[in-house]
Amino acid sequence: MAQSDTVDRILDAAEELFAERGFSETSLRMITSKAKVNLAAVNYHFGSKNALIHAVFARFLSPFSATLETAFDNLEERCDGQPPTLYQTLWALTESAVRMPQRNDRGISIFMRLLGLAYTQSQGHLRKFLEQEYSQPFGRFMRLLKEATPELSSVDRYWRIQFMLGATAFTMSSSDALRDILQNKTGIETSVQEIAARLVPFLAAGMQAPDKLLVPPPESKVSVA
Amino acid sequence: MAQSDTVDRILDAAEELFAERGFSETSLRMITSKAKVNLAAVNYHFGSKNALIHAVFARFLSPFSATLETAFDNLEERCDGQPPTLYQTLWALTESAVRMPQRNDRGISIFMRLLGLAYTQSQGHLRKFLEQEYSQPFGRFMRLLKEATPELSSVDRYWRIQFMLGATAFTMSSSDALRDILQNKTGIETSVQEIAARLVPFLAAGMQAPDKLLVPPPESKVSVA
DNA sequence: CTCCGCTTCAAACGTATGTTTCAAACAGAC
DNA sequence: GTCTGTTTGAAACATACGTTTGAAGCGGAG
Repeated sequence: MAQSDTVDRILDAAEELFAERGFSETSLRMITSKAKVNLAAVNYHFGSKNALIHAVFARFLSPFSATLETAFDNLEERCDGQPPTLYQTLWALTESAVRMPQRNDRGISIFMRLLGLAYTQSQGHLRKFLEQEYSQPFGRFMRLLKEATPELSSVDRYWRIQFMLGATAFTMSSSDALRDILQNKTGIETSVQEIAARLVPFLAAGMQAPDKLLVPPPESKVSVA
Repeated sequence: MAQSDTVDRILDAAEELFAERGFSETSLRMITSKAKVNLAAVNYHFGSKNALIHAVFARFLSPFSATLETAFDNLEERCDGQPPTLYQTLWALTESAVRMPQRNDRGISIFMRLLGLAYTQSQGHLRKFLEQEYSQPFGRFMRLLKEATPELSSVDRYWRIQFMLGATAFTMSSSDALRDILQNKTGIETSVQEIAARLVPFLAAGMQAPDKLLVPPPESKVSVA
């Protein structure tokens, strides 16, 4: 075992446990016993628990970041000059996420769940790490969104982007649980790809909704469609 | 201090700390030192940390639950017989949340943030507690949503409700931070009411979006409006 | 005043955590 | 085979946690 697969075994176990239990709720002892390595191995190879968390994210986020950049490249090339539509931009993002080569079949779920946790759990060190490592693709995505929705004021766009992020992060961070609930209620199996296929139209429609109301709807029933 | 305000001081401190740091990341010692009470007071008055978490939720969820029920009562009465529209239903919910009497000006943010955390952090005991204590208003809201969107399949509706919950919980849970960012960038002040006024059209539009796509959009640019 | 139930307090308990230590095991170069 | 740098191993470390203990303090009733 040349460059010692200990590192990978730790990353695999950590990834899985973090995804299903969160960061604070996952101890190094859980990780090392699942990975069947010695407890001290984590601190030897990574330095600290926080550094391990960063390594887990870097392992899947770096390839994803690269995939995303080329997806955006292709998209902009196909549109030569014209800015891509909102729908195309959102789709390029989800496609890149869904098409990522996975280590196993739960790969995408874990990927999504970790992203959701990163956004949700207010681990300061993690947010800082992600911001300074992956600001470029994020900034590019924001620029594409802006060009795809020129009709929105920047304030409207700002809030609606937050709404999109929220819907996505939240859904994906509990996608496993939500799929299980649906499975129990209706017997229907759902893939992450299908969730994404449902999410994109929802986001695009919300993003392009008519202007915000400044007053509550009147007493009488009003149609909104 | 008749019935000892210790209980309330603990609840106030716990509420605030839970909202800004999460449950596992908030220790009883942080809470008791912020509340300026003895460490043992928590276990004396509440029994355990988990019971304290439940009490924090019960304190704001029970009045909210009542407010919401009457809001739904009024709405259904006004519509006599006809099911309320999606827009009206969503508005009744946000109105109830926004109009709740608050202990202080950050009340709504804390309220939303806690709901978001409850949804996100996989604290099994909390989910169980909320389900068996507040299933009625939740179920009623779901029923109203169902009647307001008869054109949706139940599976579509299920997922879109999750998307709505995500956008709402996420945005509201970080509404403080998001408002500050916008304030710094543009100098614009934003009230929670305004955020809600922007959120409702977004949600309604997403909820009523055209069907999910089962295939990626074609190479050529497609319009989505 | 004395008593009694309720509340507070300082201290300790047992357990779990992240991290460190240092000796043993190992692998490849000479 | 021997040496050398790297990796593993069992054990301990210091710290933080939730919880428990038992004594002290308190306020109203008799």
